[in-house]
Amino acid sequence: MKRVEVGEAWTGVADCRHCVVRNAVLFAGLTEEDFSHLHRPIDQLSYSAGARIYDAGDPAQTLFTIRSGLVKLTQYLPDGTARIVRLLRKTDLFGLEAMIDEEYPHTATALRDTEVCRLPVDVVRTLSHNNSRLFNELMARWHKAVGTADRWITEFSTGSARDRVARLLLWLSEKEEDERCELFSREDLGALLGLTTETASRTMAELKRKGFISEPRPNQFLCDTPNLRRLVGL
Amino acid sequence: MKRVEVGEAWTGVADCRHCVVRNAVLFAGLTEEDFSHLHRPIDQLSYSAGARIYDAGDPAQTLFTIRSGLVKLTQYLPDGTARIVRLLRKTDLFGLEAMIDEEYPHTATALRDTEVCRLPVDVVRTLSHNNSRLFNELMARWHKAVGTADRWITEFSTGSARDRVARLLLWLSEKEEDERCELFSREDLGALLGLTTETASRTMAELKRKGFISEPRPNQFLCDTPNLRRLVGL
DNA sequence: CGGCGGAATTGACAATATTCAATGCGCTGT
DNA sequence: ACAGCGCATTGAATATTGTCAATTCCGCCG
Repeated sequence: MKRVEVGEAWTGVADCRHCVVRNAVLFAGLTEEDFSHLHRPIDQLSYSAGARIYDAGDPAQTLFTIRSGLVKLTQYLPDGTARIVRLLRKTDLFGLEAMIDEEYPHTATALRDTEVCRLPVDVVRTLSHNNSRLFNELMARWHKAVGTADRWITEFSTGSARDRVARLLLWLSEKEEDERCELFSREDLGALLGLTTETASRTMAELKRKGFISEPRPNQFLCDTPNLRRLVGL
Repeated sequence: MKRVEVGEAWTGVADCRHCVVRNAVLFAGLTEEDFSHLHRPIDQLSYSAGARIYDAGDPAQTLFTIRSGLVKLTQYLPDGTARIVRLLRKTDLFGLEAMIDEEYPHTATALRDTEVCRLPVDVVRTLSHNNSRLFNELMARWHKAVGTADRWITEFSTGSARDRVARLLLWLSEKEEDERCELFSREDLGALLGLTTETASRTMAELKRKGFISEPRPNQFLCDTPNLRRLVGL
């Protein structure tokens, strides 16, 4: 059996009050009193790398907050082409569409081992009606989603393969303290940038050859950010 | 003087209660009473084709509802490349970012003569706190913005030039009753699809030659939607 | 009516990306 | 240790797109 154990596991009931990422997540603004109105518990789940969290078209009943890990949202074209439209990490919220739609528009997949909190949509809806901080927080999350999607269009879907890869590397290292960034498969890299796997691979190889990036350990890259920046025109 | 008069003009105070597009716009759910709390009047403005409505970086103090016309939102890369990230028309809301940010992230430009209502952000904010229908409507608008941006990524930024143009034509005719669709400059077409002006032009010519579209009058196209659909794989 | 200016189109060539096939590399299970 | 598998890499040929420079088309103005 060469198949890695891939899947979903319930890992407990979240204790939001003492959550380690509490002040960075959706429920940051909630008071003791708000929590007391939560009859339904918030579940914590964990997904192993590669596991699907939900599929496009699944009934949308929960929002997810990421406690740790990395998640991709993929959208499919009628002809079967897949495009990764978002990448989410610690403290990010996804599945917001559940607030409005009956179905998820994307497929959500864990790219690494990932822990999430599952927030039932009716809980969020109810709370947001009485709590203006949560309301504002929600709005801010929508805003962030739009802003990220727009960057995806301008930065990751425009210009040459080299430009796109460079911008992605900069974006990834922007979110890390050092200039390290951990990458994923070349296939995902391609699906994210609208390129073929081969072009993604070749472009990475080229950047490595030219010294823009180095790979101290497999799939972990060190970026020469100043030069990368210059490469994409500041 | 060969320069066409291009610009902005104040055309009156909106009478939201009797607005012709009332039931389709942001304020659809407001009651008589809500309106009575509007001390500040809602202005109506009109922009001639080509006029800029706001620039990226401008202080964001109002949201806009389109009464008629067509507006593009453009985002710029540091190297100067421009990419059109959204196309908005009657009843669409834009400038939503004003709810959160200090500055507009895009440049908004009228592609045709366009009439808008200008909604001061503090009015919307205040109203939305007491009015849950407006609150829901706002959320729905964010949702729509995200959904559209995602389509932009998967449909207009993925695949060959021919596929992208075909998908755009289908998208445009989807919103018209018949299969007619009015197009804009080839330069804008390129900026929208992430292609050069020349490729945009050539691709249009090719589709015309092959009978997927015809051009009864300049820049007005009739689409053979069934065949276009087949072209992009349903 | 003729000329001017901006946009669209077209051509020729160069640059880039895709395709398909082959090979290499590392991990896992036996 | 080694076979087998999945993924990354590379090569070679092809297709697509970008670039740059004409040229044409069309509306507008004198």
